[in-house]
Amino acid sequence: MAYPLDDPKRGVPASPNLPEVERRVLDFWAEDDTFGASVEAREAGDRGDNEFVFYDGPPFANGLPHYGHLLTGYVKDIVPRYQTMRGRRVERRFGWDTHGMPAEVTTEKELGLKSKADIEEYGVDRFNAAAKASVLQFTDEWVEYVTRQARWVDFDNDYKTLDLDYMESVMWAFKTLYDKGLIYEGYRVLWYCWRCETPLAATETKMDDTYQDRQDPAVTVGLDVTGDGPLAGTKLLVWTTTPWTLPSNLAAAVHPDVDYVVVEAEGSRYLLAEARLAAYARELGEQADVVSRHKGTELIGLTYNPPFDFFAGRTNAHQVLAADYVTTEDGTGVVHIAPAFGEEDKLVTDAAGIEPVVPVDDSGKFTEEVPPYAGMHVFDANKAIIKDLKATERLLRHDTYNHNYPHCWRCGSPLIQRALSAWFVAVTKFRDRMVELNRQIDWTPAHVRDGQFGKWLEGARDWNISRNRFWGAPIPVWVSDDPAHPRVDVYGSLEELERDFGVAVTDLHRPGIDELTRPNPDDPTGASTMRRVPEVLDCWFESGSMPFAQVHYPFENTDWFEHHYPGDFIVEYTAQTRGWFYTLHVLATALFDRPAFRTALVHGTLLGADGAKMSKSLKNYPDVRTSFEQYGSDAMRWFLVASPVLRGGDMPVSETGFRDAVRQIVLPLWNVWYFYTLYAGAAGYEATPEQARASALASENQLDRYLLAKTRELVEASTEAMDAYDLAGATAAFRAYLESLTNWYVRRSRDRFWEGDEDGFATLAVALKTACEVAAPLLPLITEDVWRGLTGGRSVHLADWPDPEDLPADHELVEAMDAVREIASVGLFMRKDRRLRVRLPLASVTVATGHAERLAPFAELLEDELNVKAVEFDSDIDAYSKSDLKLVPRVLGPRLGKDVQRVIKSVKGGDWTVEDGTVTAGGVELEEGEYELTTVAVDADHTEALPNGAGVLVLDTEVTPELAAEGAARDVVRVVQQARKDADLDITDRVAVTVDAPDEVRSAVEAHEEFVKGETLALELGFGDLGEDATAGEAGDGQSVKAAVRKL
RNA sequence: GGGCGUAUAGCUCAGGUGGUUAGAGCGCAGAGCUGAUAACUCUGAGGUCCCAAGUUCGAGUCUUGGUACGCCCA
Repeated sequence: MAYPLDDPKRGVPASPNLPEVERRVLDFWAEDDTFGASVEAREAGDRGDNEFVFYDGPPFANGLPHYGHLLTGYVKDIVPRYQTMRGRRVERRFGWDTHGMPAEVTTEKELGLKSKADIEEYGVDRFNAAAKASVLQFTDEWVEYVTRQARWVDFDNDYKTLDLDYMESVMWAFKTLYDKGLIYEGYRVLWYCWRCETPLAATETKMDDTYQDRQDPAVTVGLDVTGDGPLAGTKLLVWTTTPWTLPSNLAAAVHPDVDYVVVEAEGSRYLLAEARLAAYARELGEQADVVSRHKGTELIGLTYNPPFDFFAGRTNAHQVLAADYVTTEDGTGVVHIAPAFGEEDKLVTDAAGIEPVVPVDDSGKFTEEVPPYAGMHVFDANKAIIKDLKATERLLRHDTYNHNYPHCWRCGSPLIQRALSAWFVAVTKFRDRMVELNRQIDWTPAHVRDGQFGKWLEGARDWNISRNRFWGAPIPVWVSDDPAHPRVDVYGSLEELERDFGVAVTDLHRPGIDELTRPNPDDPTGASTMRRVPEVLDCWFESGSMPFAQVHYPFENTDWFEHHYPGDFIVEYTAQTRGWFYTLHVLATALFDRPAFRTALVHGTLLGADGAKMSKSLKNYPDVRTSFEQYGSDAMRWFLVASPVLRGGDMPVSETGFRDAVRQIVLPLWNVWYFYTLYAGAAGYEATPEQARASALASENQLDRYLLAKTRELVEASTEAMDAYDLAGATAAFRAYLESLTNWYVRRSRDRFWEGDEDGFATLAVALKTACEVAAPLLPLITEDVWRGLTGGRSVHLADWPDPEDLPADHELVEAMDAVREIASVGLFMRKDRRLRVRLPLASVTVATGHAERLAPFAELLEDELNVKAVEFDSDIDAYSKSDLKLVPRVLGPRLGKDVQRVIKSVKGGDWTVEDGTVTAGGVELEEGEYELTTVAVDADHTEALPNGAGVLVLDTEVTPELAAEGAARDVVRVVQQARKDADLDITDRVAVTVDAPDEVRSAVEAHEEFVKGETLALELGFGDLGEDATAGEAGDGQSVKAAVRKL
């Protein structure tokens, strides 16, 4: 193996087509199975203790990937690549989330079905078959995208939540929780989608897009107080934005501590909270006539006539109850209670012994219990109900209310709350343990642990895991169909099913599973039958089961699972704190009493280029495929990962971002490589990586040593950042390094490379190789191409992460070089300021600095950079400067206290002296450390101060005729070089040059003929008149020059 | 209404434990340099560090109270 192994025939183009380079690498990986090799190359270790366990959250592939998926995918790729290079074995299995409402809704649309009844009529078996096909239809395209983004993940050995093994593990989890007493069936009020005809989990109402603004009618209704008390006949004012719940009214609630008033208006008396009186000025008058005042507690137990008669006379109903959740923010301070349609309502009525009534069917339509509205959808019934209230003179006010209202996360219908029977995980029973175990998890950003996630855990409620649907894992519960002979069987394995039902089960999906029935063993008559309950599981229960279900635990791989749980790392976006992060944590706590993962990275949301949410219809973001083809995957990866989105913030995705990544990162890296091949190739330089390293370490060149030390610092910084999962920090370190590499080392080393300096080639090779290794996780494609070309090795991703100890530590040199760059900066500024162009050589520059000795080795470098004949160092700063006093308030402040401000002012006003080494300012003697004496240039014409009081720079600005002539000659060289370029010559072509210039310039060129010829590879140099075609330029004091070249 | 987060240049963001003259990249303008670069170098314009009060000798930084935006909960 030898540098450079890049095939000369292929060439390393100066301006590569990056997507083409990427495709070449992807093709190589596919052919070579580099991914497989990268996993296999690392030992699992004893009981997997050398494994890095990564959990891939299963995406739901019912559409194509967007930037959010890509971002998560990039992180899911970067961390494992890094860990692999660090020597860990990182298995990566892709997973597919396949069950649940998203699949069903899509399938309904595809089949043109509109309701559950339609599905049943169509046939559950056919429907589920269609759902299965639908959910897998995008998998090919997902594979294509994920592959194109250079994400290494095993698709062949993937898992799907619809696999029999996976479903059996989920069934085991259900049974285990049931046996632990953590699952129960309950009658509760839940958010309910009347279109999908199923309740939703709290989680599902908290996903993106569920809360949307909605305008609803708001009615204020008067309810007549009954009985013979002093308030009899008073109208109790209640307010609601769901008039359709009024027929089901069973109570009213007040807050015990709120002050209520009875007011009289237009002959009627009304009761409401005093704080709400002003809001009803229109109906009750500006200065309402207050008849009496009552604390909430005094009102409790009052009875009233319900707004409708349907449920009049029910036990304990239609009385005033106390409820702490009543507010006086809006409404009347008296709350209408319909227990079947409000979670809090039901808690209050349960306590008062009031049975709920549910006159609404599964599809959201009124039942025969309320005849006038029977068959009407509840939202449609609002209008009729309001009209009837008006007719019975119960309606005080009717207006509208805009609020944020939850909608079904998949079909978009507005949800309602409705009481129904459902299965729950008793999360509240182990909530405290969840909070404790959360403390063992490292979150990035850190505030998520106690903030968004921690708070959500503290407020966790029992989790509704049943869906009255079709496509999902069945709830494995069989119950007797005769209440006279009750029996409940819960199953946790296929074997148990086979034992009881006598058939081998090969598919757990409905409807097959529902056909498993058997006589009730507890029924001596033999008439009753055990039948499965109709519900399927919430698909979040399944994705939360992923760590064990993907390996069919506990039926297989029990030992493996024991040593791969918790996982080391997961990453998702913030909304998953109520989604996947949460369900993983719930099941981990309940089943295993440990966290499911050790480190979680939570990223923010990607926005469209305009800063608004990405929107397909608005097309406010660049097309994914186009971006791949235009900028490449590495640029996209860099842009996304370097951004604040990984710290939890939101970030717009724009083409500009990708383009900047190409320009600032990918191309500069490529160009270093191009530069290397160009010159090492031209010089015929060859060395093995080991030889190169040996030469590089032996190089005495300051720039080489600097670059190696700098490279070591890059390795150290990158390692630290990657270990902390600070991917943005790693990109920042690399970016800064790249800047030093390209804009200082390479730029300053051009002449050496031109001359074929082998130490330089060796050093650049070592630096480039190391840089590729460090950047390999962040730019996997481009670094692969460069690294392979450079080393002839198989893959950078099979390489070990570089060891900083292999490179020399020399922070002093790095600092000295930084000082040299400062000096160069100041020098160039002085040239600009004095209008002395850089191409014009000057006699000398003197650097007066305390670090003269340390900087002396860089004299030649500075001569070159500043184009001066001599750089001299002088440690006698005073000869060129005077002192300036700078206070250190951090030290001085504590001693002087208030007086420090006066001293500061004095110093600014020049009131300070130095005598015998004692500094006095504003009459105060300063002590060591309370001040710094810095330098200011004395001779402003020729001198500038270096930053931070490091010294001064003195420039000899005298332009002698000799210097002017040399400058003019260099100007001509520049014009000739441009002419070479215009003629499209190779850098090594020898030429004959003709120059057309005024006499003054001509004699300058003649005086420096050898120099001009050498610089331009001219074997012949002549003068003469040139036409329009010649390359034109300026030389010397703005004189026109033309040049032409002829290849020899 | 409560919680979490954010607020610094036109844009995207840095700015341990308070220290007086607030930085970077991009963008913009000017100049320089260039046979690796889609570049680079130097310079410039551009700031009420969201507002207010407080603590302090001193606040972008700490405290309190607001405001705005985002997310979450109710």
